[in-house]
Amino acid sequence: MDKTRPTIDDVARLAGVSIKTVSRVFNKEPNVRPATRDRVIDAAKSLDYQPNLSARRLAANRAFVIGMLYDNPNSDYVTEVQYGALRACREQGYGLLIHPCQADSPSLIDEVVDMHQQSTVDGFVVLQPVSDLQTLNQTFLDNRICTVRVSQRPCIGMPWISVGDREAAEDMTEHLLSLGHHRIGFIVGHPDHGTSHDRLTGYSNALQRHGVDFENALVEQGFFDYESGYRSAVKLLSLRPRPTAIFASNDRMAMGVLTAAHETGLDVPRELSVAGFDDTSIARFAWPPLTTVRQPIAQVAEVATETLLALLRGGTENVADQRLEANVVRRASTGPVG
Amino acid sequence: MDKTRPTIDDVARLAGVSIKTVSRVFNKEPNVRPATRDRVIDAAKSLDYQPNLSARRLAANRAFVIGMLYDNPNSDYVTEVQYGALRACREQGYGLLIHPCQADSPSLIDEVVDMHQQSTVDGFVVLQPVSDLQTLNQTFLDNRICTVRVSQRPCIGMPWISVGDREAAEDMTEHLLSLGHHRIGFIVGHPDHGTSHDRLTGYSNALQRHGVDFENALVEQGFFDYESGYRSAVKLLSLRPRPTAIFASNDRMAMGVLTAAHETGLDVPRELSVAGFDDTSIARFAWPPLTTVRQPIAQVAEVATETLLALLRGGTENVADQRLEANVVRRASTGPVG
DNA sequence: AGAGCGGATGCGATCGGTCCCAATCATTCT
DNA sequence: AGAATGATTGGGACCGATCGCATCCGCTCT
Repeated sequence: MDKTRPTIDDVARLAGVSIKTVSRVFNKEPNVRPATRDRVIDAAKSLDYQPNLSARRLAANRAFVIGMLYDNPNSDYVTEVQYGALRACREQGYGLLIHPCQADSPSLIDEVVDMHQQSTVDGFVVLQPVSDLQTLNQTFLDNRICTVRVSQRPCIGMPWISVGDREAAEDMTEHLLSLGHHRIGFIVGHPDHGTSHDRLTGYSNALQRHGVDFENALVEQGFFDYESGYRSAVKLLSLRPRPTAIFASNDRMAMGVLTAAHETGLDVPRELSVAGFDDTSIARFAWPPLTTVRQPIAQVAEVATETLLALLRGGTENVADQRLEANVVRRASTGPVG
Repeated sequence: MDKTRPTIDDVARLAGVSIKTVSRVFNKEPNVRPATRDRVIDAAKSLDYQPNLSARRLAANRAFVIGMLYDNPNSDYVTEVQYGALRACREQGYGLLIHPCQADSPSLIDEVVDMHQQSTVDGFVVLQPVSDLQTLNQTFLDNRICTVRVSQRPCIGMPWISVGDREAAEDMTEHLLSLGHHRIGFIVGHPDHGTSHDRLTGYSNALQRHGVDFENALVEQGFFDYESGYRSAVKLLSLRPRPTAIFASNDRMAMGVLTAAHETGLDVPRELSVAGFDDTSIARFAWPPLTTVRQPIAQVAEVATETLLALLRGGTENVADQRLEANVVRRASTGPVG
């Protein structure tokens, strides 16, 4: 038996048309008579024909694969992003090549350019904080590499997708205020992440709107990790009067806050309310379960990927920046002032 | 300025050889005179030449990409596996295409076969529990798709990489026994996962070796999720006399146990020791931090990937099954009987 | 010196598509 | 009716490598 796969020639022969027409049908190009189209489709189906990807790649000089660039230690975030991107990719028959990296790696730029030159990928979806690297972004522009950024800050020349971090931080702060908290500690995220600043702004905006003074002593600098959350909480909890709530800029730091509270013998939420940001899996399984902010991560990735695919298709029309909303998820770690 | 990339022809011309020789050099084939080789390499370097992947793919009928197949809700596991696989891939210039899926999806087999037929991937690394699907494995064998399985059970005809789950479960049980625990509750993992059985065996082996009776009432069936861990713990904690320790087959269920303990007002570890399995990030941030088992996940993936690449290269020699060790990580959730 | 031999090298076909451009053909307009 | 128009379709070059096979060359052996 003949195990070789059918080629476009086989289909063309069977359908009684030229390979060019078959190609047209498979690429959904216009100007093919419906009857012809059907004949081709039938022929292809009866032969179980599938176009050879490698050949298409070579001829069309496209990879039909997009790269995803990130440097994120949070695996929940990463897998969710991958999931969303894959959803968009599969719909259009594209592949997803992941490229975790170190934002401060000197070889990053070369790697990225190589991937594109080698036609390993057609373009990139870039996640924070990599998406905020100036030189990298400039490289994309210089080399005309199609790129969509997920970030809080724009970069002229390429589309960006953002999340309403600031608004969500405002909402969370208002949630705490509405529970009667006035002295709300805040732990800032890593200074290199754009989001950190946005979340702090949200916190301070909400205070201001509700006529609560912003107090420097209540704001601690963290680095998005458990330890800095813990250390910051210890400092905040030593203040007198003690804050009745602490809002950490991410869940990991919030977990550090919980630990500090437990060690201090404080009951959460009776004596201290704790809020996080990101709604990672640790938030659900924390004790008590953590009130936090849920970002539409998968959706962000899906939108970003769709935007990139539209960009690759050349339709500069449908390529718009977008902003998605994040929402407060109320769980047991926040409660009324006791 | 001419922006087109140099091709193999350019290199051949500059080096004064045929393209075939250039090809030989780049594929590290033997029988090229060192002087010639150097000339080619110099020429390539001065032109900044890089072989066109698409062209290689088409001509060689290989994708230079491997697929990674998994259905795992645990993002820590997934990202670590990806990391390990990428390490192996990068070394050999291969790409990694991730393919999360649902183990019970009826279209899975078609998808996988298509990916291979389309030359989207050259082979697969398959993770648990997908690697335990009989029909899928048979499909790989029937279609001669190079595959390496990560699993606890062998499947003749393809290499497999396993982790010493049973031994680690034994070690953990012995750890608890050595702390003076005799009534140790055990929560079994999802019945469809091969690992579940191994971990249970490890538990029972350790008991037996230390002359402790295996008690059916102390063993609950779970499903690897938080809720089933919680429910099982509630049952176990209602036993009289109460078990002084509970060993859950994964961290998520152990988190459920912690919640149940907190709700019951039991102090961990003074009144109840709790142990998990997997060392996911939630284990570190739990309160108290969870004693668990750390598997060399990234290494497993790296070894599996290297094995697959060796298999693809045709060297059936270096392709051996391997077994790696997992270790107990002692944290604060386990302690001496109070 | 001629045969034998293995390493080094090149020719040309091939992989399976895409895409520019020309050819064909049915309609519609003047 | 003849020409113009636009939709359909096909011819054939081309993308940039790999690979089987033939060729060439320098040595050793007899």
